[in-house]
Amino acid sequence: MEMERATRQNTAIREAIEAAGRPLTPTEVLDEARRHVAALGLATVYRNLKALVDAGVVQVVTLPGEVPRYEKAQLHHHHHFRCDACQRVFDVLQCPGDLSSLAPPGFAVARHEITLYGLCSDCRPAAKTRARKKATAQGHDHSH
Amino acid sequence: MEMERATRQNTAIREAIEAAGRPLTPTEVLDEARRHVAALGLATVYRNLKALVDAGVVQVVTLPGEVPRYEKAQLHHHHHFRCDACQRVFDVLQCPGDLSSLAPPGFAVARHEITLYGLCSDCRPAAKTRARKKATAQGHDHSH
DNA sequence: GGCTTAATGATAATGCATCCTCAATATCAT
DNA sequence: ATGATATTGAGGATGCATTATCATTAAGCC
Repeated sequence: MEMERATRQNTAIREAIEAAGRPLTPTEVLDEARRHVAALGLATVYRNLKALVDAGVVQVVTLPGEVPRYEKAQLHHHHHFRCDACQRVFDVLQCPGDLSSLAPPGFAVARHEITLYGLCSDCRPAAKTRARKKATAQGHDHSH
Repeated sequence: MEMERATRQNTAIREAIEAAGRPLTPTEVLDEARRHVAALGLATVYRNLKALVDAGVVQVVTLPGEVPRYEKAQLHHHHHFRCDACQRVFDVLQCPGDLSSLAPPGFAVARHEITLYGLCSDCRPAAKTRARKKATAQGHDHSH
């Protein structure tokens, strides 16, 4: 169950995640990895994602009301930003630090999750010649 | 579609949410409301939750990887705390304020969500005579 | 107290993400 | 190259939350 053979799809999936530099949904992983292995199937993506998580190479990122995303395992504590326009999720390196004081008295805070929402740098310059760029970001990419 | 008749189940559901003082899952709402209307059905809970949200009386709270919860509509911006032991979610009145600075340069932050995790005041005093209290919180309540 | 009809409750049906099945394929030690 | 077997791919099967169906019940106006 731990992927003991190196396959083309195996590497395509791992590299898609590592190259993205941001958390990807299973479908996004599929789209990216298919650039290298066109016939890749979704089941294979799920199988490998699970194996990669078990192996500690990849970690899960869960945002409110969304499907789990996967990103290269990070050491450092960090948060995420979700673009309201292109729906992509990006890493946020900084963290406000200890938030224990926010909790009601008597509550013990062990950890926290912060999600920022807004427009990413690609989508912020509202309508420009970027209409195409946004479509690209959503998975209609035709480049190689 | 907007609940034009006042029914027993209607009020039982609304009062369950208002009395809770914290976000409840549809199932939690069902359990609570059944204290007043024993034969209440889950479908009725969903129907009324939708109507209450449309009416602006109740608002949805979505935490990472969890089913939507419902709480009395709040005016003020606030966050949530989820107990790792009893799984209940509580309101967190305070907020660290503007988190725009955390985002990568070029990103526009419009809003943010913070979720705290840990032990609530009921569950914090580890094993005590509270084993029963925790079970109660999870929906095995037999009281009236 | 009747009547009209919205609301309920039990259950079946949906929608969706994820997982399983199994024949076909590809990896890699030999 | 060959064989033993891990992996894949397509599509079906699952699990679960939410919604639709429809006969039955009950608001609330007369």
